Parts: sequence; C-alpha cells; structure tokens
Amino acid sequence: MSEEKSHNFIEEIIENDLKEGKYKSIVTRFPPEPNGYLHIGHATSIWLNFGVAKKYGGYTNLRFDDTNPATEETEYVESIKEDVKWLGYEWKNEHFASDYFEQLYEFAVRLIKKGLAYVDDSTSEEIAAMKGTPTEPGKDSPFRGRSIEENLRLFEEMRAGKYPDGARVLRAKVDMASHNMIMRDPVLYRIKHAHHHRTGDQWCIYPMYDMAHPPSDSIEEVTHSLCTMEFIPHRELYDWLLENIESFPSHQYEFARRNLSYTVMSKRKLLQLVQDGYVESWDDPRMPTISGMRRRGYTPEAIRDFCERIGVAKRDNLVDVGLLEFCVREHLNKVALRRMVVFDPLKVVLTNYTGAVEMLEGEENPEDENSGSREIPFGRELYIEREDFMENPPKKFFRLFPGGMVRLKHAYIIRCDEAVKDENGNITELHCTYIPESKSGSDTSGINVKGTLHWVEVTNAITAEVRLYDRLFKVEDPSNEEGDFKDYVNTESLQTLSAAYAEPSLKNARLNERYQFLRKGYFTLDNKDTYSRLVFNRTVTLKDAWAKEQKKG
RNA sequence: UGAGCUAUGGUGUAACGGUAGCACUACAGAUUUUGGUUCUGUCUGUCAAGGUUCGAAUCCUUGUAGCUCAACCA
Repeated sequence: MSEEKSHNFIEEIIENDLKEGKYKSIVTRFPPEPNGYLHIGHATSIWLNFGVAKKYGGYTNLRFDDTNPATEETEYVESIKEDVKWLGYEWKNEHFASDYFEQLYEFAVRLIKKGLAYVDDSTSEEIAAMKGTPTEPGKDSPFRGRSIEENLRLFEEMRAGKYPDGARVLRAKVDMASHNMIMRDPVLYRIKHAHHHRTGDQWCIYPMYDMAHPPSDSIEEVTHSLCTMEFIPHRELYDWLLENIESFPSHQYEFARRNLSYTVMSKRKLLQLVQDGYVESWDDPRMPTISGMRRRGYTPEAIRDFCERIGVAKRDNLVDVGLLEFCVREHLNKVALRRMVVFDPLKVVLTNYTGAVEMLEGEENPEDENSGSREIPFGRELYIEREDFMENPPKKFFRLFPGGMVRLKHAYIIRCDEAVKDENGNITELHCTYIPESKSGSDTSGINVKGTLHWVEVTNAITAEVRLYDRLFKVEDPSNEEGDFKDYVNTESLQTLSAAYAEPSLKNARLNERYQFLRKGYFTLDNKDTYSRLVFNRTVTLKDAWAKEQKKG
C-alpha cells in the first residue's frame, strides 16, 4: 500500500494548518437546516465533514441550523439524524443553533455597544431599495446614526415583544458602498412572533444566518467550517463578525456542491415533485433523497464509495448517475443473495420428465464461498421468461428457439421441440425435452450450450410484486432546460409488475437483505411494512450486454 | 456591464515548474452454468492568444466561457 493517495484541496488546507501549528486538532460540523430531507448532495458534505475530521484525528458535530421557526420542524430533525447514522457516521456532539440564542443575543449587544450594529425602522422594501445594485453603491439608512443607548433600548424592546413582525430589524454597520452586497449593512435580527420547534414562544426575535452560523461555529470551536460555493460572499462577513465579537476564529472554506445527472437536487424542486404527485413521497425510491435511496436498496457503503470517487473541488459539475449505479452494483454483487424470479412467464413443459418434483441446489452467492446454498424445486412444468424464447431468432441469440438448446441454471439442459399456439397464433407454452445426464454439478452429457436461463417451477412458485424504477427525468440536466423542469419528468420511471413468479425460498425474504434476481437486477424488500404481500424494489439493473448488442441493430 | 469564483478526455478527479495519471463511460477481445462477475487491450484531454523559463496544465498578461451576489431564507 505504498501507493500515493492524492489529497483534495480541503485536506491540503488542513494538513497545512496542522503543519504550521495553527490548530492542534480539527473540528468540523455538519449544519443542516431541519426544513427538509437529506439528499445525495448532502451526502457529499457529510462524507467530507466527517471524513476529514476522522482522517486527521478530530471530530464532527451535528448542528441543526434552526433559526427560522416558520419552516423548521422536529420531524425533519429526526429524519436527518436517522440518515446520517444510516450513512455510517457518528457525531461527537449534537447541537442546535437555537441552544445558542441567548449567547447570540449577547453577541449582538456587544456589536451595538461597539457602534457596529443599529436598529433600523425601515421596511424590508426600503432596505432593499437602499441596498443599491451590484454596479451602484447603496445609501445609508436614515436610522444608521442612532445612538448606542437608543439602539440598546430598541433592541431590548424588540426582544421583549414590544413590536410587531417586520417593524424593525437589527443591522450590522459595515459598508453601504462595498462591492460585496452582503457587506452592505446586513440584517442580523428580525422580529418573528412565531412558535419555534424547540424554544417555543420564548423568543420573538430570531437571528439571521449570518448572525447565527459564524458565532455557532465559533462557540463550538469549529476549526474548518466547510460550506458550498454560494457562501463565498458571506465569508467576508463571517470574518468581520467573529473578529468583532472577539470569539474563537473559525474559518470558512467553500467547495462546489455536487450535481447528479437525470435528477434535480434543490429542496424546493424535490418538494414540488412530491406535492404535484410526480412521486409518492420524499422517500419514493426514485428520489435522490437518502431515504429514497435507502428504500430503493442502495447501501451506505456504495454511497460512501461514490462520494470518495467523485471527490471534492471548486468547479461546476454534473456527475454521471452511471457512476453511482456502478458503485451500487459493485457492492451489491459482493453481498446480494442470488434468486430466480420470472417477470413475464412462458410455460415450459418437459415432455420426457415423468418424475415428481425434485430439489436442486443453488449457491447463495458465487462471489462468497462461505455463503452456502439454497434448495430449488424442479419439475415437469416450469416458467421461463417470455423474452428468452424466439421463434425466428436473430444472429447471436443464445436463448431458446425451436430446435435450440439452453441450460436451465442449476438444473438441466433442455431442447425446444415445439411452440404450442392458441387459435390466434400466440404462443401459450413450449414443449421441450430435458437431458437427464446434464444435471448441474454432474453433467456427463458432453453438450455445450451458449445460453443459460433462469426459471421457476410452476407448482412451487410464489408470487411477488416487483417495482421497476427508471430515471426520474428524461434529460441529463432538467434544471438547465427550457421551461419548467417538471416538463422533463420521465412518466415511465415506475413500472409495477403485480405478480412475478419467484422461487419459494423468497417466501422468507427479509427486510434489508439484498437480492440479485438472476439476469434481472438487484432487488430489496420495500420498507413500508404495510403490505401483506411481498413487494420488491429494483435497486439497479444488471449490466446488459445483450440489450446493447440489440441496440446496435 | 460592478465584484467574486471556476476552467484538464464524454463524465468526475490528480499532477504543487520536470514523462498529463486514475476511476467511470465507450469500443475490442478472453473467461464464464447469470449476455452478470472477472481479466486483457484500445480511443479520447490541459478554454484561447501572447509572454517568462533549458523546461509551463502549473507562473505573468490579455481575452473567452460558465457560475455566484441586490431574501426580515439558509
């Protein structure tokens, strides 16, 4: 293992800081706002924050940025915690920005006392108008010159509930002519008579992101505060604030958020998909949410591997969802139990098979010698996949056709003698001959066949519902197309088969167990346990070289 | 068009002035009782133009393109 592993730019910064003795150990934090579900984009941030802290012997806090009571709920807190844990990460401390409200208030008072913050009576429209534009400087608010005493009194009164929502705000006094719009006297506190999910009705003023986030990092002595690129302009204010409240100097570093092809990532857009009924819920298996991917059967190992492979940098990106699927397949191939399930049945009658049903043996997982085996009943009547038979096969068709031979997996070689049809010419069943000497494991027939089919014995078959998922969108980057992103939803992204025929061992299918349905894909039991029947979600298909061959024409 | 950030194969990411590498994809082949897996090989790249240097993806200059910033959201 002498192979040199390259570092991403965050790791370089940290190693440098450690080498220069800037910090003895490092602290990071993952700071979700509890107003929605986590998605694969958050997974990168989680992987980064927890990953670097662990790598360099530090730790990571989970901190909920709950400064906006209007949108935040405890329900989200719980789902976020569950998702982070499921991904395999452990936080050192669990915090809420709302735990710091008293301290944040004191910090604000400190700013006022230094003449660095003032109460502004302007309306939000007036403040916006005075802000200027990126090309023109802003104008000072008429309230900018208030005395420290008056500001102190007014801010206290704001807290005491003397004013209605929107009547006044507390603003930082920085620079109305700054090129950086964030520095043009940003709002620090607003009045909101709203019930908070944790502090109840204790407060009627709430800090803005810029007042809450940097001091929260500082209180926790976070050394490396990692966020996405759109916060770059906030860094100047971040530093200004921590310097002026004279608190621990945390530092902010920005990385580019990851985008995934054939999906959307913003909470707003995901919410629309749920509300407008394009998907059934936040944890619909087609959603790029952590809970959706979990329900679909993706594994934490695969998701972590994916994050590792795409890495982190600062440029715009659109990661190919094919890489995620590769990571999922790679892991599932190692752990999934093999089973046989026929989706679209065609009956096969073995005309020379006269015995009773016999039990055959099939390995649980060929990739794992210790996985053991399962029993599979075999008999005179079987189901095979309708698409595995063709009357007039094209070249390179290795499956069944009149006069052709195939191996039935774990069983015998059969030859197709006749396709039986109804009066309309539809094939109703196949009459075949099996080769008794060709039994799997003790084949003395000397026959070599190209194709191997999966199958299920008719009398022992059980039925299961199978849900096949495809990409949620028809285009790579729906957010970048003309018009509404919802116009590009793939309306055929879910196909439900209500009664597939499965081998009987699947009767004992367990939640969280992964299965490979031979030649079909990876599947797992749906985690909504409200069903009295078996419902399997397709996690991802197998690679299909034959489909590719056919496409070539 | 003020300011900021970013530009390396189809995609993602390395190379820290010294042979442009890795992974995915694609393609070709071998193996295979899953047209899966595994294995082998092949194609494709430094945004542009100048400059500095023995030597530039890397440093400098000037362009070009994409993204971000004017919420009492985070």
